[in-house]
Amino acid sequence: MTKRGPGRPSANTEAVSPSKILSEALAILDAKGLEGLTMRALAARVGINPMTIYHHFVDRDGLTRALADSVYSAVHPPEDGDPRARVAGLIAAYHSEVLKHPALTLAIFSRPSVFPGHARRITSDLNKLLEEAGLSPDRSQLWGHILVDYTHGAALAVALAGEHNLSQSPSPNTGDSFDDGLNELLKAL
Amino acid sequence: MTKRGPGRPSANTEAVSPSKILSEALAILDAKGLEGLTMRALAARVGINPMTIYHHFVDRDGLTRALADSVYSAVHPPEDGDPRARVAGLIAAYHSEVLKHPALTLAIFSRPSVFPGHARRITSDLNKLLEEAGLSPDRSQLWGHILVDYTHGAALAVALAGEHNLSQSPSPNTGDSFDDGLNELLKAL
DNA sequence: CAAATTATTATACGCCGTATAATAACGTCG
DNA sequence: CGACGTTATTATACGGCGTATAATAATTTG
Repeated sequence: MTKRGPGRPSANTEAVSPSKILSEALAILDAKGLEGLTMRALAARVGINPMTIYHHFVDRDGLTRALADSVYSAVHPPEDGDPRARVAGLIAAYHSEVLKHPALTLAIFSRPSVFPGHARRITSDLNKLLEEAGLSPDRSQLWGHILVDYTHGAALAVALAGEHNLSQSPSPNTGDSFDDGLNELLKAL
Repeated sequence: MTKRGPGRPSANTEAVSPSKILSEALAILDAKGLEGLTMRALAARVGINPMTIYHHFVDRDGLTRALADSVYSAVHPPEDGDPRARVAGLIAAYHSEVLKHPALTLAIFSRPSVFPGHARRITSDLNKLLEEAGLSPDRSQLWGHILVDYTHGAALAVALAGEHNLSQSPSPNTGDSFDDGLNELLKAL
């Protein structure tokens, strides 16, 4: 691989796509944690100049936002089932993505500008589902907050534990204890 | 104030105490958020050389740990009252400190090495209280996790909102909605 | 085919945390 | 009381970070 100077690449060489950058960024995040994901490290891994990333994303926060979008855009409530089961399904889907990428969770939570987007949508989905389940608007909002806050708190615990021992075997009970708590909450709902 | 060169300060000049450094650090955190708290900015505010901080704290994480300790060491369950009320009191005390220093919450949550200390103690206090309230050990642990995770999730929401608009008027409903959720959870307990 | 646009790289700036070393006052002990 | 080790501080410097600015070369457009 000969070194390339500055200038637009010729058309036959395949382009550096944003999605390639995102997937490599996620790989670094999963492997090395939040501190391992630097613009320079990402560029090196993709094989491009650090500044090229800025052509596709406004800045580091923009990159993280895009990363969060790409991961959480798949989180939706199941289409069938009784409303209560759909609530459980939505939270479970959300939590499942969190478990897959603990360091991404930490990145989202530690950067104020990254957080709101996906959390707002999921909260609003949840509120709608709770109303469909027969709760009053007030109680839907109350329980929406309870469930989302509980999920975020649990996610945080997982993310922090994960950062502490990257590349060690994951603690085997995180998923179960979350589900137990969620079931208990749904009973009270 | 004449500039001082290197060397130990004379005895009549009052010492730079760790607690002074901590209180100024907390002031910066409250005023400028997590990103405003740098070793250099803190040193400038205290009026000392950045490296002097390292005489009192091992590194930036150590400083943050000490900060968290100084704030959260006052969080304990009330000594009287029925066990359920003491649970509520402990969680409320914890949450109250969180509300006072949103950026500290964020600092704790984003640094894996800072988090565990105070959270573990509070969780263990909580578990004991729940057993005193008559719950089985299993259910005490389950509800301990639920309550702590809920509190952390809610704290996170406050912290992130606070970082977004530092020095603006705080959102007036954060405290109430937390208490509403907590009451609902305690009913189900 | 010239000019504008676009995708990339090169260089550099100002921060950051902190390692290392120098310095000056203090405490100890003969 | 003086030598000397200890302690609290400052000075300097290093490597890494995000990213502003500018140069460069291929493509697209008129």
